[in-house]
Amino acid sequence: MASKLQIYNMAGHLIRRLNQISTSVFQDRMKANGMDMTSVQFAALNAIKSHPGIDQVSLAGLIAYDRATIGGVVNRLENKGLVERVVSKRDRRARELSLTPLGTKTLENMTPVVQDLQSKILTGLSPKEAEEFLRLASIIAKEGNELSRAPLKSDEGSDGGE
Amino acid sequence: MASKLQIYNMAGHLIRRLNQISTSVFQDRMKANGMDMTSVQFAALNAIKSHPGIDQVSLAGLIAYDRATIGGVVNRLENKGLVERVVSKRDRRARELSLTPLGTKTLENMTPVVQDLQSKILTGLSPKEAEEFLRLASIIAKEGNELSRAPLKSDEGSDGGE
DNA sequence: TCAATATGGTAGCTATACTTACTATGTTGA
DNA sequence: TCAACATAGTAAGTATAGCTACCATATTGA
Repeated sequence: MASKLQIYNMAGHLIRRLNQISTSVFQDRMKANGMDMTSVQFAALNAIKSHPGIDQVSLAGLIAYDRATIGGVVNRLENKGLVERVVSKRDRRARELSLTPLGTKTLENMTPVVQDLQSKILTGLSPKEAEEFLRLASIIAKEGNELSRAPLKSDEGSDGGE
Repeated sequence: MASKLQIYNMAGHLIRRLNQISTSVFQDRMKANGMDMTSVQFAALNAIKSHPGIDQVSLAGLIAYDRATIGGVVNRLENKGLVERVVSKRDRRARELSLTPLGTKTLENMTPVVQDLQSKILTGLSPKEAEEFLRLASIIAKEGNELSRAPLKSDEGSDGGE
């Protein structure tokens, strides 16, 4: 008899489960706080805030999304009145993105909730284990960056800490 | 000045990146071996193989998917001629799933490729670190199971080792 | 037995997440 | 300068991944 394939111990399966849990925790916390936003939308808002006037392709690179995916995300943010999109004067192909006052306010309201929920995702891990998990995950994310379809293009230096 | 929010160190972001990398590695390896299957389809095939005659809701529980999602997955597997779906005699609402000979063969061909690619996902980790990562991920997946929308419903005991 | 309830599956909706193909615009080099 | 190439964004298609609502069928209890 072929021995049963243990999917449950596979990296791929576990990572998918982690992502389901992470996404679910995010949704629950948002809803509990009366907010209707996805983690993707949060990431986009956050990146636009620290890079006002950024174009969509650069935004995609900053948060590691496909440019087609970002188009839809920005659409929804624009429809909610959180983001403004204007044709760039320097390059009429590009759209310069910026937060509206409502977008800024929304991001401010979300931020503490989002920060707080991170630890909830790592349920069951001790603080030391959580730290180690994040360390290992960071290594994988960094080393595997080019393996993904939408690699992260960090903006060295200019990433205006502020 | 508000200090810049470091998304890159957040559990949610890192887990999403890991999932992108994992999915991408899976696709690449499949393609490189001339196969056109997703990781979800693999998981489904695998579960059906070890549980012939299983219904869709139980299948969803076994691999932690929403039953609506599974419906689509099974559709595609059926269209490819890999899975057979027959109305159950005991419960005419249910569909009993089983692999076709082609499905069995396909799963057999995929399995070594899928097993081999797992280590590639954890690029950059030493064997010890990879082991530790999997241990921590397992804890999160287990402890966070009920936090996800589609909790895993393991079939204690009956999970026909073999 | 038959009304109330529960359950399997699908339908239709939203939102990623990606692909290829296409349009519009920029850039560059012969 | 103008053809060749490159790039920003969108469009349309596929595949998760979930939601609510609905239909068909089972089960249960008064």
